Amino acid sequence: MPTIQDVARDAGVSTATVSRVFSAPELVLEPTRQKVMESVARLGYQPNFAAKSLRTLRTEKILVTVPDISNPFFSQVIRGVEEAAHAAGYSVLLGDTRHEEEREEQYATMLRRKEADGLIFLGHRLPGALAAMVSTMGPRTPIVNGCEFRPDIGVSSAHIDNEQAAAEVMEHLYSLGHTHIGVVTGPLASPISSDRLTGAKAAAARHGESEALNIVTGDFSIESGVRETLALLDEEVRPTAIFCFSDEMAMGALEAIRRRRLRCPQDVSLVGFDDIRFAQYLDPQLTTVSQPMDQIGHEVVRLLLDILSGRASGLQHVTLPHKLVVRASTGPAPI
Amino acid sequence: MPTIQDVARDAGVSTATVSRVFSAPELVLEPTRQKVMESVARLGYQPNFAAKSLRTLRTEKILVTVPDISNPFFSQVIRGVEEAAHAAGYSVLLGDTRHEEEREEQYATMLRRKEADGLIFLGHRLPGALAAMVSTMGPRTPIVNGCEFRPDIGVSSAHIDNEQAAAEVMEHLYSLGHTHIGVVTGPLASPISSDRLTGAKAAAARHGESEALNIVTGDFSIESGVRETLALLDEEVRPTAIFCFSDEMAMGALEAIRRRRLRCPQDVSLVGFDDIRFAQYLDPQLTTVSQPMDQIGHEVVRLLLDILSGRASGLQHVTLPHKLVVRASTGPAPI
DNA sequence: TCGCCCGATGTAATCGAAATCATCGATAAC
DNA sequence: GTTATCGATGATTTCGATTACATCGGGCGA
Repeated sequence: MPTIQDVARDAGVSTATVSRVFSAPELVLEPTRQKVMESVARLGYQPNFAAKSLRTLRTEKILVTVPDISNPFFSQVIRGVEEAAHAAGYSVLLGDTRHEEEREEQYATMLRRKEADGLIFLGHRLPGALAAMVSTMGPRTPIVNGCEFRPDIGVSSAHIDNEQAAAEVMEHLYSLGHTHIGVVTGPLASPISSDRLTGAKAAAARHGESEALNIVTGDFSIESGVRETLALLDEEVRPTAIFCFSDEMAMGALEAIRRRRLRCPQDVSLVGFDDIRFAQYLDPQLTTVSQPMDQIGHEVVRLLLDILSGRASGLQHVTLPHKLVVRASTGPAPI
Repeated sequence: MPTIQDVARDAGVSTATVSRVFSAPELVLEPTRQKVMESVARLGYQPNFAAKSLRTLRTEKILVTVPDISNPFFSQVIRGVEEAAHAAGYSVLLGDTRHEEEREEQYATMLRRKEADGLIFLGHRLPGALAAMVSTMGPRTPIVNGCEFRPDIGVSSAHIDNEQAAAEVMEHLYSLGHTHIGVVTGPLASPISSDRLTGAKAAAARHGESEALNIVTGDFSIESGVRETLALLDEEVRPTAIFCFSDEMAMGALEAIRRRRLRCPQDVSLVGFDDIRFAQYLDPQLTTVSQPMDQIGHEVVRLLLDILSGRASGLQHVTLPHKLVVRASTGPAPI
């Protein structure tokens, strides 16, 4: 692999000139530029990335950690992140943390080693290895949180209003005449679940149905959707509607409903969350809350780039619009 | 951020010793090591990655390009890749090429710039920017192809026997008495589709049903599954079974079948391909070909690491086991 | 005409860690 | 007792590009 020295020698110029041809072509005379470009082409020169990075202290890489890449919701967000990053000349370092704190920490140290210019984390924990960084650098720490919103950890974020969205779901169900509603949450350690639960409870309270709210806890997996929904359906007073905090769990819920030989929505209405691509192809088509995954991806990248370029002034918590998409899985409560 | 110099000064040793503490601790006396580690902890030192990389010419990164990260099949393979890479101390640089050749080329140059030690590409094209690399370095080129198999491009690969798998699907359908079978392929430019088509045609020929095979071309998307299946169902002689080359297209096919007020499998049997996590939660549960996505991911990483470590001797084309999973979406042909 | 400035290019320091080579004291071999 | 050897550590070069600073010739204003 030829170096900048080889090119300089071949073109009969200094390395500085070669470097300028790439980073500031307007400073170099056209004939000189031509000569250099010819040598570059002839030798097949490509600037060595590590050398450049060492000198500039920049990597043009964004580290993105995600609890589970095989989750369609996250992979869609990642797609948006990749798209926005690529458009800005950055590439994406992917870390699948499998919900494990240890892996989150491991990836966090990559930031400290300057293997990436910034971190976007889609989980709900700020790795301990970075807490110090945040407290010394403040809002200029190149870390952004996506999907989740925690006002206390001191990093900017982009997310929807989970509390409001969950409330809307409940309102929808109440408007259909449902009173006994089952809720399958995700792990309550994450705001994404606890906020939604707060919203759901608030709506129930408004309707005086707090007692009729049956809350069980899943883990966002299809299997937990099956399991927890079966539990709900086997209660003494069977809920007439079930609200799952993810579409995957709702898929599991559909399976559970079938297993109990019930019909959706005639016997049990069902609502998911996320509006993953598959939601509208389920049978029945799933009523769910649409999250702007692509946009969340774009937004977290924008937030991060603002910080990296010094444009950012303070913390920003961007709330993106969600939308309740009513499809065929919800209907009037049975009499 | 403290450098190795700072640590050396703080610990009262040379930078060489500090470096050795990390890369060859057995060469350094225990008390010295202790002293250094204390300074490291006190200063919060982390070796700068770019500097290390420049000196060693290694990045400990694997670049993975994928046609579409939001496709559950690919995201599952990526998960396997990430897992294996992480276990071997490598991290994953993700490139979503969106099936676009230009993006594939862009990511390819990252390899030439030494932004990654190796490339795993899950598409079917070897980027032109790397062809020269392959022809000069031969089987020691750090590039591996996953999911697809092209004997001509000169890189190792891991994949299933697509031809055989497709033949098995057809045999299954013929054994159920189906004769008129519709096939929804993917883009035929990729071996993943053409090989399957070859297998399907061969099986049809064996059964003397070549004429009764109705082949349409999709693009692996749900929407194309809907569209192409509608076309098949509207043919004069309606096929009694449909074989889609991906589970996503099969999801679309289910939708198409519902739209035409037909029942699956009573009126039309349906087979998908991949066995993504959702296949068994569709209604009816989908008969499909199970691909070992995790294993493919692990295997391509292994192949790449073998090359990077010099262990690899020649090209390897690893065929991993697939399995026809018969579920509820296939049944006897209607009379 | 003299000196200043500017545009184009070259020289050389620099980024931070790894690795080669040098050093030094102590031990072992002869 | 002298020297080869070895283990632990230090001094210095090196990786390849960027960039601050130096240089040099020519144009232009006073």
